[in-house]
Amino acid sequence: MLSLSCAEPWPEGSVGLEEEVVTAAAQAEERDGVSGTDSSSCSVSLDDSLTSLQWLQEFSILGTNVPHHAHHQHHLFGHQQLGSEAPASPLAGDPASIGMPLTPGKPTAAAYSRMQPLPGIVAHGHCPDDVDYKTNAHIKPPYSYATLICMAMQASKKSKITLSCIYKWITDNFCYYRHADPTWQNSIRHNLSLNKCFIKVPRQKDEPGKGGFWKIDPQYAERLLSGAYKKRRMPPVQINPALQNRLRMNVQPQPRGQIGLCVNPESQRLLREFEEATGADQNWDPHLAEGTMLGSWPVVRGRCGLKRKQGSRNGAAKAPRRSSSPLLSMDEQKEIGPLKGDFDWDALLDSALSGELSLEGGEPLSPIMKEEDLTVRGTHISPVEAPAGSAEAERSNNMSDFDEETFLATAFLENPWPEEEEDHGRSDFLCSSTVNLDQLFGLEDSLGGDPSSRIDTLL
DNA sequence: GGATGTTTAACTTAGG
DNA sequence: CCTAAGTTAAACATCC
Repeated sequence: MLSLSCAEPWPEGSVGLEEEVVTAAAQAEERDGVSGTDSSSCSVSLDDSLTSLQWLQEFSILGTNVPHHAHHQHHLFGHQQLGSEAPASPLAGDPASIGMPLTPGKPTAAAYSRMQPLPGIVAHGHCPDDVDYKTNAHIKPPYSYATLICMAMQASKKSKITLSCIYKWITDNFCYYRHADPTWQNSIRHNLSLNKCFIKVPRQKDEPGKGGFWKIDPQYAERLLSGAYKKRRMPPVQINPALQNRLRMNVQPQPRGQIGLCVNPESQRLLREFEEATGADQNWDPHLAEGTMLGSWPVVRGRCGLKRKQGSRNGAAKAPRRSSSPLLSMDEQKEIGPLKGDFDWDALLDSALSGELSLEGGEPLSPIMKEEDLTVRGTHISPVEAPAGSAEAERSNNMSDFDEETFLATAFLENPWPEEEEDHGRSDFLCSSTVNLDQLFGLEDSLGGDPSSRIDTLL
């Protein structure tokens, strides 16, 4: 039996599919020859390694605390970008690109969240509220690669997304990765391949372009909801080595016998501000910091301070490979043009957290789902698809407490985004979807109240 | 040749 | 201490 904590908000969110999304997705399903029930997903074994969508839970947890801007009323994927006023590229305002790094942790418009982090999250160090990752190139976003991939997939509003689009979205929305060693892309690929939550959708022969597409395996949404609630760690804050190195360029020759760094005043100031902002100074007291916004930040450490046995793994010793961001061919750049620009993840999350919760409406998706009787927008959710004893099979046999939520989430992930012409319809990439992150993000704080009691109301 | 994709391995961290 | 999850690196294959 699962018990919901305040940091496990999925079920509420999962009920929040907007009708528009459902219908659009239903139409898309008809067009989309590829479904989550293809052979690759069917044959996958539901083992525990890298299969569960626990990371999606993390996603949802973070979603409640990700920095966000003012409470604009807009749909998730970007009514705000329908306009042409979108910046040409986030790079334009990228301070790191012009050698003037933002103060790490410096509060931005996104920083002063009106939401208080959930206590449990604070305790676990999930509170990136003070950082605008879109412009802060120094602090590694506290999202796992799988989460980032999922974000990109979500943001794309497509049911499938190319690797280059994932790269693009990440670099566009997380400044850190624009300047980070491009090996993170290797990690992305590694994640896509290894993480069974992601399904590769081969490109059709008549489809131009490189590589295939990727989508989320809906089976693992099931998995997520049927028992994969475990606490997850958050990575420590990591400073962009590339930018660190840039700072080191300013380090003055060290006089003999002098201990410590001698950096130019600007760098000193930046470092000092950063330490203040992150609590990453030697006097940082976790006990004192606990419960505060700053204290909720992970301490800077780890890769920066710990030795690794593999010598070349030392970021400081390793020559920084500046990402030249040659991520996309010209065609791809054009193809996903709207993807770049001012996609505002903060706003996206804000939207998920604001009043757009279809849960408010009371009955979002469930009636439809029930009507279809295990047929999700034309795709029958068959227990056969899941190995005996799997969560899927279990769901069929014994109605768990999360049956509905599970099913809804599965339904969503079955075809989370309206499938548009993948190769031709990207002009509206990220621009017109009303897909709601409710399915992925927790909404406790915006809904308030006791989660368990709300669950009861859902059942 | 570069991008993409797969696989293996080593490693860190957090939780049980 | 063990395990799971996640990260990073690297080797290799395939495809355009």
